[in-house]
Amino acid sequence: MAKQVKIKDIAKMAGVSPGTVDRILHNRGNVSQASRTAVERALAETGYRYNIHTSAVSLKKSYKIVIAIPTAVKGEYWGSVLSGIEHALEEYSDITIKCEYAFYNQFDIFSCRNSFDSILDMEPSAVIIGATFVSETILLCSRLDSLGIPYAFIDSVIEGTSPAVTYSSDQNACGRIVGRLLDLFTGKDAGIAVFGSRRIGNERANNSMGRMSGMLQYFGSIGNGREIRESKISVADPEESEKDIIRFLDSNPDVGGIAVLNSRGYIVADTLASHGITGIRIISFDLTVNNMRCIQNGTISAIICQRPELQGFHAVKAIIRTLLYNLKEKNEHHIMPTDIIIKENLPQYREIYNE
Amino acid sequence: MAKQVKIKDIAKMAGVSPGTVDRILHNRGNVSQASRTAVERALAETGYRYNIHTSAVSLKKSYKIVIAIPTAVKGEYWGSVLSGIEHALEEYSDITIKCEYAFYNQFDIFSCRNSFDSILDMEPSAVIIGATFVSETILLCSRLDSLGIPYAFIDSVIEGTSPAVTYSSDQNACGRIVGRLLDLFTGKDAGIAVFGSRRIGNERANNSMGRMSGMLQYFGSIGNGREIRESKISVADPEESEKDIIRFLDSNPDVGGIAVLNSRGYIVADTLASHGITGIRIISFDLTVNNMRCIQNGTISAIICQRPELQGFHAVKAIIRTLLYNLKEKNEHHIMPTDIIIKENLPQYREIYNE
DNA sequence: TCAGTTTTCGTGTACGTCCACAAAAGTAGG
DNA sequence: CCTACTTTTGTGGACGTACACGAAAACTGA
Repeated sequence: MAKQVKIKDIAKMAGVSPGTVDRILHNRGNVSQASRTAVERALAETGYRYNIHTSAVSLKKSYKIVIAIPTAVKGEYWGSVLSGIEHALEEYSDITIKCEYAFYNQFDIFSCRNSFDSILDMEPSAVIIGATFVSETILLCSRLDSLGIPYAFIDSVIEGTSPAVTYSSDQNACGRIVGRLLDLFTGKDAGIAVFGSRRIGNERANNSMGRMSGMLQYFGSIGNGREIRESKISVADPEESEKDIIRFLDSNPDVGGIAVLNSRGYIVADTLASHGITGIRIISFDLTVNNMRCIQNGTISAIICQRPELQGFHAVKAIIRTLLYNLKEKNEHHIMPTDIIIKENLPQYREIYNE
Repeated sequence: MAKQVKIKDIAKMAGVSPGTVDRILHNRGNVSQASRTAVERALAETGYRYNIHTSAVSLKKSYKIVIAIPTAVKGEYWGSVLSGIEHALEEYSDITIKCEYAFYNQFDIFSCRNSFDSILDMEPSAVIIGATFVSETILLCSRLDSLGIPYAFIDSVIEGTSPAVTYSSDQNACGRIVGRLLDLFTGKDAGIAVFGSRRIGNERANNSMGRMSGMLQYFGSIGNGREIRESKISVADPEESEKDIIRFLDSNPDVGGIAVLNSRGYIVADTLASHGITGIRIISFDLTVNNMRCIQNGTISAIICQRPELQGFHAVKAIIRTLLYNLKEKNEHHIMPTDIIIKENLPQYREIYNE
């Protein structure tokens, strides 16, 4: 509880007026080098920090944050992200922050381009990006960079950009978690299957690949000679995927555990259930409504979840802090924890993730 | 982003002066019934809310929060709680909040009495209580109630009190989680052992009992005829506990999984390791340094953790909100999620829980 | 050196609330 | 109806920062 150092104090120490200190704090320019160094030393010595409250009181400017993420469906991944974003905005309801959305279809590159093109017209103070398409994102970021508009990444990292902050999760670790859990869940002689996405080229699939390598890495490292069999399931066509699954299991009868490296675990679970196949442990990703249902009825053993809610929440808070304090904290990268969810702790997480 | 309604607006609507509105908002009394009803209607109509910033700016009063919890050791349970508390206080560094601590020895009822007796002398604005001894806590709370001092519970609930807010976790669910995990981790024919605390009468032990009933409930519900064998381990005497453990396993050779319902899982793990016993899955509670070590080296399969950090964090934030907004949100009870931690997601959680 | 120009600096007001103090209204007793 | 007292109400200054505006200083070129 050190006593608050005020702008006046800094001004006195540096032998200038409060106005000059203010100019330096806000990079408003028109300050001589002499004053600047004097003030900056005083600032550093005292460890001055804005009083956020008085600052907010007199702040004239109102910020506009643009949220550029894939279309958010309640109960799905990006829906949770969005609910975290809205939650964070509520916390700052006492300062004027406008918020606009630039949703895009994560499976349609043209929709992404359209959406990203419109962002600059919105004149944002900051942008929060849930990236899917690499080169489109890089283009957007370089434009933002040249305008000095800070941006934050949620869920994924795009190389060749300089976000103020990134919130994502460690997909490789996710894969290793799945590996260990399946290893623990199944007998030594059971085979392990991995179902990935058929679709490639978008970010979710990249996530899926990171998970895959993590999982293979796990089974490689323990060296107990487990057979890992890969397969793809089609996202587009439910009937086709059902046939795929049954065909796969027919030709691999020893499989005791299945990892579904995207959020479609419920498709596999439902298929097994409808064919009366039991005794196979399934692990999948994301707390979607369908996956929750399967956790409830026991057809999915565990769900791996990466806190989309918190990612959105923290990204907004961080970007607002960047704006308020005029920070240049470049490329701060936060890895969200990976939650393991089973039937028994589902209710508690449900409260956090949804609503 | 509705336009801010100001005190002046309310005053105009109710036909009184801003001072009168302020008096009503802060229960400062000396207001006629007529003004009160007029103002309260205007308040309700507009849905007026403080502007927290300007409020904080002009607030003369400084709050003092007293933290009454068991002695916090860094890296242990209450140490994490404390670090969450300190973290929350940092977020409010712009308003003057003093903080005093009233630590007590959770195994010594006299130390608790001494500590609790000293709290009122500190003239707290609010108290945060980590309760261990029931009747002492009830006494403290009734005194606080009569003085109108709000208090929050962390970690446990004491019946017969009216806290402003409670942050705890669902011990029964924890027990069921342990049950399911051990069930998944071990073959059908393996026996399951439960190690509880020998010590009783304090809250941790109560937690331990809640976990026990949850675990038995799980195995009762699935009805696969698992043998559950209970034992106690002595906390006080390491050598004695080591002997206990070996003796127990000698007479129960079929045991394939052990649940340690307190934070002492590392004792069991170390004992097995030093006797060259492998193949037994151990699950324990709390991310202490010793337990983390055992997760790392593979002797403990999973740790159940109840976010002590977050409990402390949220309790402080909630109690400060109560003070700032003068709220009377009685008995709001938040259940923290229960995290399942294995070797692969340990690093991510470590970042959250410690530091 | 001096007028004109640009850069740098200081002053003063506004923000919405809290709260102290003074003013006004109400009450009771004579 | 007046005084003494209590209750109720209005007013104005303070909080620390942001920012506009105008003053002062520094620089420019002749």
